[in-house]
Amino acid sequence: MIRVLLAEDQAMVRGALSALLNLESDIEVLASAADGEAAWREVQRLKPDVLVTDIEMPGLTGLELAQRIRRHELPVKVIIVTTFARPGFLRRALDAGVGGYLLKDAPAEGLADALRTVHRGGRAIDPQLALEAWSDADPLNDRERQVLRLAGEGHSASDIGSQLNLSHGTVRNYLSEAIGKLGAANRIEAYRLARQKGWL
Amino acid sequence: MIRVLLAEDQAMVRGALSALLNLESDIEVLASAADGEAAWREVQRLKPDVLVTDIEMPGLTGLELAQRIRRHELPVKVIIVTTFARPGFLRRALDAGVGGYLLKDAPAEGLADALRTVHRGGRAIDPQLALEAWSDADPLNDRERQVLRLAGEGHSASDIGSQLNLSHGTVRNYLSEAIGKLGAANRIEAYRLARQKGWL
DNA sequence: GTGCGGATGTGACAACCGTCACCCGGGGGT
DNA sequence: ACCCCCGGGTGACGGTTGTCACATCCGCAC
Repeated sequence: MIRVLLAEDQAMVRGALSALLNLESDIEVLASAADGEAAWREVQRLKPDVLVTDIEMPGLTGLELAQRIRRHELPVKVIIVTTFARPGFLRRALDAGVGGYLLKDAPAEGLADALRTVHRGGRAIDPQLALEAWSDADPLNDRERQVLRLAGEGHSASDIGSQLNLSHGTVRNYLSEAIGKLGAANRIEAYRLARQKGWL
Repeated sequence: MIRVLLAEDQAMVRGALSALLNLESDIEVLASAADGEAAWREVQRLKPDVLVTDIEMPGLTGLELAQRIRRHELPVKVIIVTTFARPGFLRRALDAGVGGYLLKDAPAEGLADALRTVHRGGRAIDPQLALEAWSDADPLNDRERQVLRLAGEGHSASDIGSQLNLSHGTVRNYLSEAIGKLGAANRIEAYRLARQKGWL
């Protein structure tokens, strides 16, 4: 019997996934959590064999959750199930030692199989995504990322400067760098590109 | 027995919802479709009692699907199940005569109940969303919407002008209007605001 | 200490953006 | 015929953005 904890913020999807997994005779969904912090508490309390988690959740993301489990050396395998086919996310997930990374686009039947594979100590990584993951790396450094994120939210250069204790000129330099590295025409396009790759 | 067709682009969620609904003894999921066009074909072929559909799907959106069903006067009730708590979406859905509008944030148990309610001819609208829906209306006109959408994708004023056969000056006038109406500081913020309200 | 590299600033320039006042032409009302 | 509104355009203004060359400072290797 594989003991599973489910973390997913959208209640309807959470309930549906739980129903799906409970159809399997060798899988038991112990509990489910609606956000990262709750999931962390349940992980410690229930010590499940496998945690199935979304990435985007309020509070603590699935990636941070995986990192935390690794840091505490808990014997809990992690499977990420997410909408986002962003190479950067997969990379970070692998760095955090997750056992599986599946897309919500993938067929539902695969989830139970992936769960069994990971429980046995194997890995279940979405194949087409695995290819892209090592193709192009994030060219941005920390400053460029911060600045680009704020710019994408509609802040002006001076605005960003005061938030980060930088001069507005420096902010524009970083933005210019980022735009150049991404081959974009302006900050808006750069933001969209970076976001789509999972780099922000 | 309520005969249901399910339309949802994310395979895993589709499978999970299907499993969830099939647990109910009075509900039968006839088939499921991965995009709007496929859903439309299945609606015609199977004549389900109720169509449960997402909004954001490749090809044809759930809203367009609902409109099409209404236009053809098919005896198929529609329930929208979506991530997006955007008042504008609910408004359009109601205009298209849908029977239900639920958020994926809502508890999964509610789905079957909503299905029964709608099948009986009732309505199942997410309550807190229903309030917001009539609160503030979209202040943008068509031109402003088009222009703002393109601007949000990173196009410059002249760029947009040539796409819409307008002068770049006029484009800037429209953008200025839109920014003003939305109380934003620049096009980026205006885009984000409009998008978040479901107005674009 | 010298030298190098990274992080941050500065100043200048051209292009672009946001705003405003105003112009034009074509429908509708009346 | 008259007026007025509406979609679209113009031109000018000041501010912002994107780019680049150059300056400064600090830490670290040698």
